[in-house]
Amino acid sequence: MSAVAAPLPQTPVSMRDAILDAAEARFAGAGFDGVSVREIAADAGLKNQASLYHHFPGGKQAIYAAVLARGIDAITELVAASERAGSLRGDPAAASPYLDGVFDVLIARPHLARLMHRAALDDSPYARDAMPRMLQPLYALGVRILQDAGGPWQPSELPHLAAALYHLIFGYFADASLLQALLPEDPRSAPAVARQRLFIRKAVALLIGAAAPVAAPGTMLGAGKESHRA
Amino acid sequence: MSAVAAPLPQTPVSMRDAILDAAEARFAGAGFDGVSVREIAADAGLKNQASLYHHFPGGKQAIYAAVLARGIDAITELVAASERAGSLRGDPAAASPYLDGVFDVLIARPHLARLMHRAALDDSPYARDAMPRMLQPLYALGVRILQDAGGPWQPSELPHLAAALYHLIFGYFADASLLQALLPEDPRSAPAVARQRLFIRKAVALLIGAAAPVAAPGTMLGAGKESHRA
DNA sequence: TTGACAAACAAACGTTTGTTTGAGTACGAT
DNA sequence: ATCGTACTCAAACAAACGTTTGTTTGTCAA
Repeated sequence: MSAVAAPLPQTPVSMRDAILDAAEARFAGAGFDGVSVREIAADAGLKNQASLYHHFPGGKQAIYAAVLARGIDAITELVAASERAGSLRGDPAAASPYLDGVFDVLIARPHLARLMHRAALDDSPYARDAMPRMLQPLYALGVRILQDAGGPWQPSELPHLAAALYHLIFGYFADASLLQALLPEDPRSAPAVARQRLFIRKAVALLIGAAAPVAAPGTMLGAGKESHRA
Repeated sequence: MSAVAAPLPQTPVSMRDAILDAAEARFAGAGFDGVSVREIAADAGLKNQASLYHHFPGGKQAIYAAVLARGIDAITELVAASERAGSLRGDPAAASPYLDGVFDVLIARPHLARLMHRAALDDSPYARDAMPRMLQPLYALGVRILQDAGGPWQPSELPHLAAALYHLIFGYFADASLLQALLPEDPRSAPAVARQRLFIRKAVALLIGAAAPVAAPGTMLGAGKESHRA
């Protein structure tokens, strides 16, 4: 689909990437304090944790910072690319490029949503000042896009709307392993993800004020997999 | 407002409650692995961490379990009380009692949202099987309420809607300390909370189909329930 | 006073943590 | 061959971790 959302290479090209991949999975699953550098080293294929300090002299915190920056940049550049393509310019019904792009990247990199959700909850001295700095461009971008969309919201409500959309889209993937135990179906399975994609489209259309999404012929809402009948 | 949402007593009546209060604040702020039993003991007024094991022989994990159960039960009983009062019975526009009740309890206990958000992300062997067990009643309750409300959603979409509403309502308070650095205003201040309360009311009204403020009269989305395949 | 019990204390347990040191290996350039 | 660089490794470090042990204090009943 979208060539922008490039998944991680199955085989990391460098040891630095292998370390970042291993750290991303571990940090997303257990958080900064729940991961030991020995685990990261072992997952990356190193037999000794001391080798990590050659690639990241800053130690564990530097690895964490690099993982976070890489993940947030991926999302930010994706949204920025959709905006440069001219999506959602005064037309609230055309939010699909943004949603599909984010969806694709969250599916391709299954640890990203949980990693960012965790980092948002963190209040360590480092995350407290690094997270806002890394998220500022993405946040400003989102508010500007919602501003141009022209929904039924006042300017003072746009920050609330931006935060709500973030929680709406990322929350499903971040809490997938918990939802798996609550729902009758694995939320990461193909049909569940497809259903969530349609759900988000409808929910976002309702929220940002797409007056009649199904009125326009060929739009995404009416023609889903739900029309499948035996 | 709602007398149901009773805040924690300012002065804990027992040492056990003092430990739980201290642990709730610490666990919400730094997570299970980011908190030491020495910190909890000190915050609870104990000069020695060994005293914790007298009140909680199960150690750190038992304290964590008790904190989680207390928090989840508070939310569950609140929603159950609203349901017994007969709110939202076939009338999607009457969701305010639920929203205001949850809002009041999340304001009165500022660590609850972050604590639950963190626990949802956890995948330790304990949380992996305890969280679903503790959340099952609340989840079933939420889905049943949404079912009775009769919104524009199909039954297969109700789990997605329930999860979305949870993320929508709890996410704002859970990420408050991050939003504080991104927004021009403290999200926990009185005007910001009031604005968020109105925002959530409007958003929920849009999502569960309360009179469809901008939608054309004809139930564009809700038409596809049974009569769709006529 | 005596016995009993809950509660808080000090000290130490063994383990794991992040990090550092120094020696060793592979390899292209000189 | 020899140097220099990039990289990995084993071993060890101090600090912090959760937990246990043994003792002391306070309190109520007999």
